[in-house]
This record gives sequence, C-alpha cells and structure tokens, in this order.
Amino acid sequence: MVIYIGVIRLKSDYENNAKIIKALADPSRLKIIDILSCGERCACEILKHFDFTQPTLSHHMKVLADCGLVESRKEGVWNYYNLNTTNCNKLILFLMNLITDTEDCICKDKPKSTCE
Amino acid sequence: MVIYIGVIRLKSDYENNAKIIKALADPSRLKIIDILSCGERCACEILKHFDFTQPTLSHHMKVLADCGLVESRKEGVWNYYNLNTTNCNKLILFLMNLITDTEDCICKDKPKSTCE
DNA sequence: ACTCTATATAGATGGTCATCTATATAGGGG
DNA sequence: CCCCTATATAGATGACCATCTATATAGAGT
Repeated sequence: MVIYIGVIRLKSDYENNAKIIKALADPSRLKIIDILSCGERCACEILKHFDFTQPTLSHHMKVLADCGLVESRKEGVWNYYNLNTTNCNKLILFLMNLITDTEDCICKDKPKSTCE
Repeated sequence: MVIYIGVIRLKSDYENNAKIIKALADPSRLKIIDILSCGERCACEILKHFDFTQPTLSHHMKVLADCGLVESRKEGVWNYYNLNTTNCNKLILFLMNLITDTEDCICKDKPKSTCE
C-alpha cells in the first residue's frame, strides 16, 4: 500500500527560498558561482575576475556562505571557497517543483477560478 | 567531424539572468508562480491568496511579466495570467549550467589556482 | 448616464543592498 | 619584532524596492 503524503508548501518555504534566490540575484554573485563550479578557489583568485574592491568581495562571499550555497575553508591566511552542490541542487529542485503542476499545489483545494 | 563550439558566458548573461532571478527573489512572487503553475488565473483570484493591497499585486504582476516569466491576457475588465514555461525552463537550465563544471566555464583559460 | 468592479498609475515612505573608503585583525617570512 | 599580504569590519552613500493611500481609467450592467 502506498500512502501519498502531499507536501504543502508553507509560508516559510517561500520565505527561505526567496532568501537564497535573493543571494543569487546579483550578476557578480552569479559569476562567482560560475567560477566555483569548476572547483575550489581562494578569495584572492576570485577577486581577480572582478573590478570591485576586496571588502565588496568579502561581502558577496558572506552572502553566498550565509545562505548555504557556498562553503569556506580556512588555510593560514587564505580562504578557500567551494560550491555546496547539495544546496544548489535543492534550490533548483524547488524551482522545478514550483513551476510544475503538482498535487501539492497551493490551489488544489480550490476550483479553477474564472472570477465567475 | 564534430566541431565543439564552446559557449562563453558574457557579462550580459549574468546581468540578464540576475534580473529574472531578482524578480523571483520575493516570497509573494514565488507564491504567485506556484499558483500559476496550476493554470491560468485572473488577478482578482490571485489577490485572494494574499494580505497585501491590489496595487501591490499589480506591481508584482508587472515585475513578473516584464521579465518574461509570466504572460497576461486581457478579457474585458479581467486580466488573466499564465506562466511562460519556456522562459521558466530557460532560467532553470541557466542555473543548472551555472553550477555544473562544463567546458564553457569562465575558468577554463586559467590553471587551477591555489594563489601560489 | 450612472454605478459597480477590476486594474493601473502616482507619489510617498521605510527598509534593504551594493559599493566605497578607512581601518582592524591576523598569519607568515625575514 | 616588524612588515607584507589576505581578509574582515565599520560606517557612509546612493540606488532600488515592497508596500501603502489616493486617484485615475475603463469595461459591464442597469
């Protein structure tokens, strides 16, 4: 017997994922993700790809790390960064579920409205 | 003979996609996408799912329509909205490419750096 | 023509954000 | 112990954004 347990998307699902998406909603941070997709990089190496200053990169890396898309590792003075691919995949999965007409949609308890 | 033509990601790719992602970086707009994933809805029906005012919804729908994630259709006084699934899929594909270590990465012209 | 409803526009407000400069911290090498 | 380099923090600034109220537009029914 298979019991299908529908996943109800909560307010917090939208909020938490919006936070992560907000972290991605910046051209520089998209480029950083692109760079890290090739493997681990240290901060000073990443910085070479950009025109902005070091404190600005520090800010961007903090944003990406805080939302879990990126992980960091300290080695002496150097900070190495890695993609957290699990969390990246989770975000993409969330988006794919969002745009797909699934059983767990917010609308399933209502008839198709045409504003009668 | 197969000639592989690498796709170089341009500054404008990051910028354009960041704009679309920015449109998604809001809990209310994620919820709107979720609602529209079940099919066409009119503005007044979407509004019922939220606590904010009608002008605020009008603003959100404009943001989603301007970036191409949503399409609208006028019928008398009513505005009907639909997901533009092609563009939604394009965005997700962009993200999947971004986090994948592909040949067309920004880093491929440089050796793996360890900041020597 | 009048009124009701659906939607858009204008302008204001309080909050957040990317970026900067200046400065602090902290590890490594001579 | 001092200096150089890597990184973080603080504080400021200008831009943008979500939301509101007030008002305009515009279609539909009586």
